[in-house]
Amino acid sequence: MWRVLILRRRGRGPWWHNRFEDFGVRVTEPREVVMEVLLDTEEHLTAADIYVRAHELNPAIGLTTVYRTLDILLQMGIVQKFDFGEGKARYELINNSQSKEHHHHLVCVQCKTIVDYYDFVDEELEFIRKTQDRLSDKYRFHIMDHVISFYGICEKCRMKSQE
Amino acid sequence: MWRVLILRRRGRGPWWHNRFEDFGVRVTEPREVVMEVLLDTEEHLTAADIYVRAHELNPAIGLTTVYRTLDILLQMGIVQKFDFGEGKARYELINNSQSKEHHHHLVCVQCKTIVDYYDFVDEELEFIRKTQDRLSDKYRFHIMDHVISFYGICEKCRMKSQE
DNA sequence: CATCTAAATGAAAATGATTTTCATTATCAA
DNA sequence: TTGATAATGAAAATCATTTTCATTTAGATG
Ligand SMILES: [Mn+2]
Ligand SMILES: [Mn+2]
Ligand SMILES: [Zn+2]
Ligand SMILES: [Zn+2]
Repeated sequence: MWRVLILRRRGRGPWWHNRFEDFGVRVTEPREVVMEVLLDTEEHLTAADIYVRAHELNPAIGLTTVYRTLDILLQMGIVQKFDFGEGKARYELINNSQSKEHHHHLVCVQCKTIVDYYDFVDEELEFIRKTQDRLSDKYRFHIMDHVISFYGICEKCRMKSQE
Repeated sequence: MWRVLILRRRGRGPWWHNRFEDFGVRVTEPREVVMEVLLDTEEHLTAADIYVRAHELNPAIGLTTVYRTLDILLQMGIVQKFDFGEGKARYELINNSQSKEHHHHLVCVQCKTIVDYYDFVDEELEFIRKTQDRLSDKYRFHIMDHVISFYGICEKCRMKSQE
């Protein structure tokens, strides 16, 4: 009898079901849909973007629930929230089992295109580690995260503006 | 007669008066006050913060004008706008004649304290230069700026939470 | 399966930052 | 001094996000 239960609760379903359970929240339809949207994209979506796509999959979903779900995912460390200075936040999955590891961004200030880059060179990793140590020590901060973004103009926009 | 005028327009007055003139906007009382507030602080103020302080110096000033002035200063490259994920922007002067050169930030996620750090080590400058070159080349971006921020918990907050 | 309780939901209202509108005022070249 | 134009402030509008609250759902229990 309890064997069936255990199978259901631990074995079956996508990896993140367990994360929800461990975090003490339920796996519900709206939450599944939000995860589905996030898993299905490479983009950096706003809450409204996610709402629109979730809505297509299940029109019952409300924007409020999207916000609430994103907040939970954030607390669980499943998504990362970014602020590129547009007045609204953008979200993307953090390393789920495959793909999407920690990375940095390249932002076009004109068309707002956002490029992920993962291909750190040794020097970059070294830089981050050293700087972090140095700052932790000097300013007595317990550093947990960092954001590195480069801002510029993408090729497409450069072409357009000089035509 | 015209000598007096020329003295007034180029010689006298703070450095940024010329910047305004070159940019084709007037130097007005509200704008002077906003600059005064910015010059007088080491903090990273929100528009509302600036409004409150400006208001003390001259109660006639409106919040709208603070926003408008900040926008002009931004376009002129006199202030830098930051988004630390609080849902509101913060502003600070960029290298005016003295002090405040390009720097990076250390943010306490708990109490929102923001520490500037300028003391880059050679490796850090080297890192930025190299990374920028590499990314410009690979992704064909014309990179103009970057933001590097570390997030963590400051000592004060660490003490508090473990008491 | 039926029942119960806490968790989750969606709609609508509230909030808060920023922007827009518009009628009035200040600036400055002529 | 005057006239054209830029700048201003108050109020309204906008837009992202949060809160409130009445209703629905999940899932444990019997
Ligand atoms: Mn990304
Ligand atoms: Mn700073
Ligand atoms: Zn672009
Ligand atoms: Zn702190």
